[in-house]
Amino acid sequence: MVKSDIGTEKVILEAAKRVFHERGLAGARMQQIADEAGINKALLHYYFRNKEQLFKAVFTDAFAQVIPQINEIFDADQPLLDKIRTFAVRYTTLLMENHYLPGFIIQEINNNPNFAAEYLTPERRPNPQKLLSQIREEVEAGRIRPVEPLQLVVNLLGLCLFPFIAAEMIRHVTGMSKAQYQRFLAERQKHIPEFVINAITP
Amino acid sequence: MVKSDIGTEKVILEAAKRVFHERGLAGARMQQIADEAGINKALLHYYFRNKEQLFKAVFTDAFAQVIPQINEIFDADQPLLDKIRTFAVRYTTLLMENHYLPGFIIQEINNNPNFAAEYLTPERRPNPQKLLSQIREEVEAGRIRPVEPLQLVVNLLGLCLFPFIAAEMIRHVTGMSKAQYQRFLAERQKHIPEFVINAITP
DNA sequence: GTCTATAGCCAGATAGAC
DNA sequence: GTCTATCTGGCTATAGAC
Repeated sequence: MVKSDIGTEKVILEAAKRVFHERGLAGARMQQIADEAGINKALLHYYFRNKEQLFKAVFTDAFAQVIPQINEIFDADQPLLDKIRTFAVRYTTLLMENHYLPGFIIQEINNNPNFAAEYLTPERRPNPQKLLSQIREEVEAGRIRPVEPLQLVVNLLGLCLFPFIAAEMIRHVTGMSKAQYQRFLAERQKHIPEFVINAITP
Repeated sequence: MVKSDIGTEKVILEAAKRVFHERGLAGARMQQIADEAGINKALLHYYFRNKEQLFKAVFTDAFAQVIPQINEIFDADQPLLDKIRTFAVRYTTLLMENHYLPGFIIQEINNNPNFAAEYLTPERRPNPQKLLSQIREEVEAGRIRPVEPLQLVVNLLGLCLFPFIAAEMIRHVTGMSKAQYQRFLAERQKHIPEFVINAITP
């Protein structure tokens, strides 16, 4: 440990995140990661043995950014309708700051389905159990319309995530600029809860 | 044209679709496509010059499967609420028969944003104009709740597409089998229109 | 810890026989 | 039209100097 740089590892990881998020595992090039990090390829291997390990670090990080936050809201001690509002606002905000994450995660799991089991360990995985039973209770009490709880949760997730996953597509079809699209996404923070709550309120 | 096989080209294209849909452009291997087609690599190049051309054929085909169908419903002469029902049913059915398509298209556009402009030519692109103005009219007439038309269209698309794009993820988290997931998707054909119509009906 | 140079492999593409 | 054999380039990974 002559120069013992904690900095270099961090710089590499950040560069790797950018490249992997943009191009995926198969499309990423170690050379590009080195270039973005301002170092040379050999150092990548010095810090992270090989491409697979480097990817592993990036992919694990991706889940760490997202899953605890989701579960925190899922498990919060909050009435259902408030929780829906909180979820839309906080999750959208999180994604606006990490807009590549949803597409990246979904792409890698689709290309390599066993990644789901490898990375979504029992401790670290989205756990909607509490939210699901909360929905069930509200339905049974007649406070919201009868609805299959899982369908509702998938709806909420889809409404939040889809505009990030399909961003380039939607932007192209509508002709929105990046700035306009940002505004569109921000407006969804109010729109989504209103939409969902209208849908389930008797 | 000694044996003039229209069959071989078709066989190659079908094999290429399977492999590209599953692994994406960067992850696909010409060798695997040849294997799946039951022929050898050289023949791939005989029919489709190179990997890029073969991909182009597959990607173009992907849009051709989906876009005309969407536009047909978007442009149909049908009251808004009926159109929403039709869309959820027909689009979900279409995707159940081509469940790799949404993830494939979105992945390639995200990895290579200029593909959007290259493949979504003015003639062949989703065109929600008529649906958007239909929504605007219903809002202005007070027959549905005030809602930003584009938000509603994105909601409808997201509700239909998300469970296909994130299928592996959702299946893993919920522990559903493929058969169970099929049933879940089928149920959404009734669930989605009910959900959306409840959300916008005063 | 960081670099240059290079080994080794793999995948896309071509040559040429049948 | 289809095959086998081979070339070529690019990319991951390592050796070794500083």
